[in-house]
Amino acid sequence: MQSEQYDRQLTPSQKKAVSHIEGPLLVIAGPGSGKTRVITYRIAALIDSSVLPKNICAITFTNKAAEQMRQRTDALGTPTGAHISTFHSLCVRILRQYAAQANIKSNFSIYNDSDQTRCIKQATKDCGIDKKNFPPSRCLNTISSLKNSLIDTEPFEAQADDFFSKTLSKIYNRYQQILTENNALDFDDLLTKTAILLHKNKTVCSQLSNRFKFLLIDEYQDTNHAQYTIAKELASAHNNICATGDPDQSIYRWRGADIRNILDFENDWPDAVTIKLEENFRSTPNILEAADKLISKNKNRKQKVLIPTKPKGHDISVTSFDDEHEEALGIADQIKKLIKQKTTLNDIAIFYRINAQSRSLEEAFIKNKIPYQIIRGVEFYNRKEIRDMLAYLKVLANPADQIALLRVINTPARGIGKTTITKVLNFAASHKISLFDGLKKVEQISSLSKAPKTKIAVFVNMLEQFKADSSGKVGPLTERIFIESGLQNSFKAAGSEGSDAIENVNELINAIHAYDQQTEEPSLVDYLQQISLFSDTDTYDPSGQRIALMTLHAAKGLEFENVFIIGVEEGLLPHERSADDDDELEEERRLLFVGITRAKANLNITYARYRTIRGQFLRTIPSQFLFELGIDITPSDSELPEDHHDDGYYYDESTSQLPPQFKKNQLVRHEVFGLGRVQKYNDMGENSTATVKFNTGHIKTLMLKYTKLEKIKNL
DNA sequence: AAAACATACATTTTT
DNA sequence: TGTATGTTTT
Repeated sequence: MQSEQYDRQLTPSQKKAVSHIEGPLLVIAGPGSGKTRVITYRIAALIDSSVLPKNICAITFTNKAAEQMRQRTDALGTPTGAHISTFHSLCVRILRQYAAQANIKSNFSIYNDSDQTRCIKQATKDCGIDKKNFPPSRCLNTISSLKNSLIDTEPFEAQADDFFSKTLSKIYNRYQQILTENNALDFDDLLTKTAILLHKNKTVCSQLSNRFKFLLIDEYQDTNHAQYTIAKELASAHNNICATGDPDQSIYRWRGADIRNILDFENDWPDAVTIKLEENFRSTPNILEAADKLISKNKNRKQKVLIPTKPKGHDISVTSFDDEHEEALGIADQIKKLIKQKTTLNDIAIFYRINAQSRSLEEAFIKNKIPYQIIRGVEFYNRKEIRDMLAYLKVLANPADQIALLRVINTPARGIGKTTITKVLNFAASHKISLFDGLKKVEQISSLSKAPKTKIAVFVNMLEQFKADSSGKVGPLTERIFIESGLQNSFKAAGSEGSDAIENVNELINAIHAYDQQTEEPSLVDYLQQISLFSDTDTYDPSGQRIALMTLHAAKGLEFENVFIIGVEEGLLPHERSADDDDELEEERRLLFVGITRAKANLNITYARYRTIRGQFLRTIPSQFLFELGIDITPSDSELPEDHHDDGYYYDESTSQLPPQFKKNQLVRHEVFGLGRVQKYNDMGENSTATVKFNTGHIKTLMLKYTKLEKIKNL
């Protein structure tokens, strides 16, 4: 690429960011400011100034973003060879290369959520702890945040001084032990082990930071402490770190993302140059004005402006509906109108807070014959048949992977039942060998009769044969397993129910063939480690003529002409779990901000007055964010509820004045829920709400004009 | 050992 | 509400 070429295509500040080659650089860039463009051109500019591509490492937030960046740098005429990937993929690569130094085996399995849950349940059980007091999800969350803060088992054990921490420490220890026994790492381990390796092993650290002389990190606002450490270590030798991000778009706090990483960049790298990109090339001024109004309500924030460059467009629209079905049908109607106006379907996206909200949309779209695609986390890889197939591959790649082995040992049914497995497990435990080795020594297990022994021998023999065929390309092996394991036949026998499964496995096989062709040195271990980091979000096809449905989180980094954001109601957006924490509430606000700023031309916000939540038809409360956006949500008389008094809400016609105000901790009484304390009061004029924790344990957000809350004096 | 049934349980967002 | 696990039946 010639420098004149990007001269014409970049604004002055973008150009400045591109041409600042050496030393630490922070690019604070608002939405739609051409941030990705800057990184892409920067890679090209580095290569222009004769930096070798292999010395460049760019880190993106998703695989999808990495893929796009590769394509774009290629399009600029850049030779391929720059390492562009997510943090997790980079870590897999590093850990495999330096497995010995990291004290692991390079053929490790990567455990996902459900694998983790199994391990944590086992760990809790092994420690003799009641899972009712220490629920798996809670333990996993805590352990995850420990790992993200780089707190290993020993230091945690040392600092644990209360009952909860001490018990959790036991579980944490055993959990890590189980992972080691299975030769497995969880998602957090990938980051943690890499961070610790880089931090402790100066040889490895200097080798890698010499390999990656230029480090570029996108979406820096969403890095957690482990990722931060990795970045810092990798850049330690040369200081050539370029981070880009937008604190207002930080939406992954729950995953350990620490917004301070970006806010403190200038402290961490004292000679850092900071460039702000505040011009927005994506949205109309109308949309940006709304976005700014909303985000300004965040207190913990550096002031930033969004400068529109587009001409004035349509105002944002807010529509209310009776319930989620009406909402979906209403949107379908609007979309049909858009289609009549020659809008193409891939110019339309619908965002929601939680995946469950997609259901009513699907129904409405099927009814109206509108083509759509749902962008969801890991749908495909969560299918039973896919997980079964992958489990076979995992066992071959990593025989120590007991979870995978237990999954396939009797799938399809081959007469190796629970009692048999328990006997082998006991044998393996008493001889301190893995389950797989136990199966191999089945002849020595005296408690087993002849029939199960033979069945196990046949199974082991089958795996050994697969194993002999497991080097090089993965596709042929997968096909062989599908047939010879008996899985295909079991699906055929299941009739119409199994035909979907066969189709899905065929899709998997196709994907594996594609992997074989695209990869220089395809290998089973490599394929499995890559696939573990892949999600369906990465398969979104923007060229398809379909409407995109996704969560607000998945919308990050994308843009559409027409955006619908649905279910903007208290409890949903902001989500109820953020009600009692101001930081979390601010994150919810940022989430909506991200959604709003995806829209290029038309933004439609909707909410429903009633919504079915967990099977219950409940009156909703319009989101406080609507109020903050300056949107009048006063319902007209015809919209007021008449026959739904299900949740204790009612409308008192006599209260034409403003509802009473409350202070935090005010003791109150509610007709239905009884006594409670106000946790939070939201002054929204007529639409003010109070979040109350009742003695029943329920936490409710109540709209004060509908709900009679009696103030009780403290005794 | 598999299927049928019952009951508990959680239920945000994802690499 | 739906999933996921546990229990009973065949």
